[in-house]
Parts: sequence; structure tokens; C-alpha cells
Amino acid sequence: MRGQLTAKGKATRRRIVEGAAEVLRERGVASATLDDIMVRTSASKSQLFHYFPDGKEELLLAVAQFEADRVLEDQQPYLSRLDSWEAWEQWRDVVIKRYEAQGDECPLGSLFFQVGRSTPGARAIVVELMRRWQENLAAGIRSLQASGRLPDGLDVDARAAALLAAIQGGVSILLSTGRSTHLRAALDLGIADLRRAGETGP
Amino acid sequence: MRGQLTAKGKATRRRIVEGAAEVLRERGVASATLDDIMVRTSASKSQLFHYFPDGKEELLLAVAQFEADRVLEDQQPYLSRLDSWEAWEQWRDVVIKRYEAQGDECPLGSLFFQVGRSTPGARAIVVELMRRWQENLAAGIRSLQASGRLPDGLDVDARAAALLAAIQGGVSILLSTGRSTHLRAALDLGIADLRRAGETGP
DNA sequence: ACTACAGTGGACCGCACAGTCCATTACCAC
DNA sequence: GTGGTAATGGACTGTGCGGTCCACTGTAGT
Repeated sequence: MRGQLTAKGKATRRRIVEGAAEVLRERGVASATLDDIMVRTSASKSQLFHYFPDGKEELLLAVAQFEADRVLEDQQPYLSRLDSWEAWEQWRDVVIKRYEAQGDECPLGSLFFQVGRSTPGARAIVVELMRRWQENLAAGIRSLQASGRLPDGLDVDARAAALLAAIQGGVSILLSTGRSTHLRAALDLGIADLRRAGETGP
Repeated sequence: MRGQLTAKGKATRRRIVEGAAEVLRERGVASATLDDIMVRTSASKSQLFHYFPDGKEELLLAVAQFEADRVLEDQQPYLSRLDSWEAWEQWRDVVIKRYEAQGDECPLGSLFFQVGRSTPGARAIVVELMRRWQENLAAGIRSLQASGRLPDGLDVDARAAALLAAIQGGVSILLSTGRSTHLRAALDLGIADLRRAGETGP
């Protein structure tokens, strides 16, 4: 388990991570056990510890990384091409759709609360995700500036940060209440606000 | 434990809840044990089960309620008197200060993830908290309308929802990254956006 | 084909921790 | 002060679950 992984080994490892992710989403991190994961992935306990020598925590971390990667993947290609207002609207729709479908499961959130505090690993994964997400938003705003749809004077980073916060908040409220009203309101008002900034003085 | 609680009994119960809240904040819900709570509150195990017959879950729920109540209390009296722009700014400062002080501990969040799914109790607490919070924000916006600082046409609920989402998102990012940049940006832009709505055409 | 190591199976261990039980003490009512 | 119920102490139990061990099997390289 230090680099020497055959093709078969890699496949098994992947199978475990993906299966574990499913189990965690269904059962929740708190109540999911290694045995659950063994059953789901048809793996033996030795396999689990073979591929994740540090045990459950290492496995959870791997799942967290897996889930984090999925988040931005799901928003492609919209997120990386926010160069028109239509693109922003489409992206908005995708985000809302994705999180409405996800409902009250928050793989990353629960993972974070479980492993999070104390271990730097989980935090690093989330921080990196947020950074990349915000960077994409900022790039989108800048491309609107480049095409003259938004004035140059805009504080791009603050706007991107606020938008990211709007999403996170909307999602976390969706998570606890089951309703996507807040996510919609926050995104709509956030984008509208941005748009208004472009309409003042052509 | 069905109503019949002496003054002494009530005091003990309170002591347990408050002590448990401390322990949960420090150790995190995941790793806090009943023994930790026993030590902290100088209570015996029988006391714990005397006051919370359903065991750990009931205790966690009581703590969740306790923490939820604190959230809005901490923002008083500003939150309930949002009738001038100065009041909004002051409230903003209080919120930021409170959550910066809290740092990376999220009592309610972790409680929610631990008990949350599966039990309706925790969800109800959070839903109610959100409802009251948003209601306060909406009342603030309406009072600004009443004094003519904001136009009547405003979609008050959507504005309040967006603001609430902004806070939640800012806080959850503060929680994972340790930086309050997003909370500040989201609140500032949210309030600025609101304010701008009042400046268009007197 | 042999050899070395990755991959796999599954029995086994230990203990942390929620929850139970009963005995004892403090408190209130009358 | 006496009966009844609340409050408390603390030993005890049971087990769920993470983690270990060793033995067996498949497979790639020479």
C-alpha cells in the first residue's frame, strides 16, 4: 500500500471508495460501520485495512475527497463558461436541480463534522473545494467584465465570495428544512444584484 | 420524570444540559461520551438517565434546543429592532463578532448531523430557529418600508430568505475554512443591495 | 516453474461506551 | 416523625464495532 497497486488493486480500491460513499450517504456517517461497507462492496475486512492502513478515518477521508470532486464535476460545463447571462441562468438551474435532487443528504457536510475537527485532512479538502469553486465564479465575473457586460471597477472577489456564501447557505438550509426556497432566493437575488451592477450607466 | 420536578431537580437538569453543551462544543458530538458529561457536570449515570429517560439522544436534543435558543438571544436586542440602517450595521457587527468568536465550533450543526437525519426532533428545532430568524429579518425590512426608507413593492420574504442564506453560508464557510471573509462579504453585499433598493428614485 | 509479493478470507480480540439495577439518601406533605 | 416520592451513587452488563493476525490464493516477473 505504498504506490505498489496493480490494476486489480486499484479497481478494488475504487470499488471500496464508491461503495463506501453510497453507504455513507444512505446511513449517514454517524451510523455507518465498516461491516456495512464490507457488505456493500463485497470486500473483506483485511481488504479495507489493506487499502486504508489507517483504518476508518483514512477511508472516510478518501470518500470525502471523492465527494468533493463530484461537486464541481456536476456543475460542468456551465461553471467554467460563465461568460453570458444565459450561462449564469443555466448554471443557476443546474445548481438548484442538483441540490434538490440530493435532498437532505450532505455527504461532505457530515463527513466534515465527523472527521473534521482535529484532523487537518478533511478541512484541507473542503478549503480546496471552496477555493476552486470561488475561483470559477470569479473567472465568470471577469469574463463578463471583459465583454463589457460588467464594469471594471467591481470588487470581483467579494462578489464571488458572496455568491459562494449564498449557495452554501441555501444548501445548508435546504439540508435542514427540506425546502429550496432559500437557495433559489439567494441565488436569484445574488445574480440580479450582479446584473444590476452592469446596468448602471452604459 | 413526567412533570414532577423539584426545584432542586430542575437545577440539576439545567446543570446537566449546560455542562453537556460545553462538552459537546469542546469534544465535538461524535467523540463526546456520557462519561465526559458525567465528569463535567458532577452527575452520576443514574441522574443522566433519570432526567433523560431516553438516554443520550434525548439529552442531545435538549442541548440542541438550548443552543438554538442561544443563537437568537445573542443577537438581541439588535435583531428585533432593525428599523434604521444604523441598526442593520450594528446587527451585522454583532453577527460577525459572535461567529468569529465561536470559531470553528458549530454546536447546532454537528448536533444536527449526529441526531438529525432519522429523528424529526432535531430537524424541528432547526426549522423553528430558521423561521424565527427569518421572521425577524422580514420584520426589520418591513419597518424600513413603514418609515419610507424602502419601497413598498419589495419582495420582503425573498429578501429575508436571501439574507438568512447569506449568513448561513458565511457561517458554514467560516466553519470549514476558519476565515470570516465570506460571511462579511455576503452580509455587506446583502445589506448594500437592500439599501440600493431604497435609493432608486425618491 | 518457481518465487515473491499483492490480494483476499475470515476468525478473533479488546474495549469503550450506552444503558440497567438496586441500594441509599435527601426532601416534602400532613 | 412517618410515609412516600424524588434525587443520587455506583457497580454491573452486554455488545457493537474498529482493529489485528495469520493463513490461503492469485498473479506478475525472470
